[in-house]
Amino acid sequence: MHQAVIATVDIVFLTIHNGRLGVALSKRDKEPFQGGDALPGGYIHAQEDRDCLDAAVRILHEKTGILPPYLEQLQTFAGAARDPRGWSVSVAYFALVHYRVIESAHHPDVAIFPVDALRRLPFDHNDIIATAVDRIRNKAQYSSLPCHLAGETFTLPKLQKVYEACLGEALNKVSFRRKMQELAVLEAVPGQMETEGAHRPAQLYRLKAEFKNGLKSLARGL
Amino acid sequence: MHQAVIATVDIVFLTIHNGRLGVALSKRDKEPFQGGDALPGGYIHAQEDRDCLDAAVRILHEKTGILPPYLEQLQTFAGAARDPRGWSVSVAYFALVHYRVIESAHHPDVAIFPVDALRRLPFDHNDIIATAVDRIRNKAQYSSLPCHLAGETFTLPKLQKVYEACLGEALNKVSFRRKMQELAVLEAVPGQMETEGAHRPAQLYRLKAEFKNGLKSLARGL
DNA sequence: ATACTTAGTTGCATTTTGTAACTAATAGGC
DNA sequence: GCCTATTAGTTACAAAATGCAACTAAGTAT
Repeated sequence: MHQAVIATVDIVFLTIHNGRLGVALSKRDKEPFQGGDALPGGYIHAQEDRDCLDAAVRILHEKTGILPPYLEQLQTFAGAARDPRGWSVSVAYFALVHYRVIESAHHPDVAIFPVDALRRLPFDHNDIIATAVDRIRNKAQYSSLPCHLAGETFTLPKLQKVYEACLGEALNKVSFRRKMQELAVLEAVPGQMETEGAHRPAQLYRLKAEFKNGLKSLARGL
Repeated sequence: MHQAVIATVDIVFLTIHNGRLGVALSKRDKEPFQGGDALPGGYIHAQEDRDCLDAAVRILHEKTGILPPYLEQLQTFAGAARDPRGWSVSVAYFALVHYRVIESAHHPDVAIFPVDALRRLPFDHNDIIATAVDRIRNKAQYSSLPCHLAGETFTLPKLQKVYEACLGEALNKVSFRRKMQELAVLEAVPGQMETEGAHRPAQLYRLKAEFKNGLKSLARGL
């Protein structure tokens, strides 16, 4: 088949670190750019299904040891200029996870970098990351997407800080809570409060199960 | 290279026909599904660049004779079930054009079908079209995307009907005009009015040049 | 001239959004 | 125990955006 091409998956693995949106990069174990920080990526196997979700889950797990709670297709990048080995096509995904999940995996070759101060990365990875950041910033304006960055349970003030980190601007407390109310994706964890410091404790919330799109369904076969 | 895969492009070519959102399908000239109506599609050539835009422009031109005024990447579909020949990956695009452009190309193998009453199509083309329709319906709520369905010049009442066809619901005249005003993507064609019937003529508008994303830049090399 | 039809605007009621000021609940210092 | 500091969560109200009905405008047909 002369039309066959090299197809890869690259994953923009986003998290909130030190109050800023960050991307988890892994050290490349092969040439080109061996040893450089880059997006976790790999070849698509022709038996993997559900678009390239299966490949994305497998590759992210291989490179970081993490089964992502949230994974969504971003965009497909193709061209001759993106890889020194020649023309290639890459289906990019983005994953969202709470910082603690990356931390507790303590994979030696994975590190987090703030997305707004990235140095020049291999291939077209700066472009891919910029596209992912645009997407999440845009969706943060009207959707519950950033909730996946806040962990299993969280308080509303914590969640607001996550949204603020995504959007890069301060939000009004009342407006934010009204918006969350109307999105109707959260449920209070019964009785559970978070007490942290010398002040009124806050109610813990979690995503309702039907909005989780989680690890269980994504990770089948691993 | 055992990782090489078959990669294609499929294009959801949308237009407004008889006041409804329609998709232009072309008769397949090869097996499988020879003679059936399907999305215009074809193999990606490994020298084509700008993601798969070049391939999308070439393929749409081959199958319909049209250089699309507007083309945007939709999503990538992959899996074993979508093609009887086995696993494949397809980068889907959607194109928007005014009905007259398709009509005046009078390509014998191209026909327009309303998107909300499609019969079962080959491959996963029903899924791809549904995804495109979702995307345009969503973008019609806040963006100028449907303007590309309205032709070179159009009146505001005509444009409103295009938006209504996309969204599938009637819109308020004043609100619609306010929204268009604030999007600030239109300019009046100086002096030009459309007189059509026994009533007050309407002002003609067009997209400002910077929002066209047009044929000139897309069609290089054809 | 008058009636009819669609284009486009104006004024106002309704709804949504943003803000400040309030109350609530905790820990810690004295 | 009681006051203070601090953050959580609510309330009341002002400001802005949206939706609607009624208006004026400009043409053709009779």
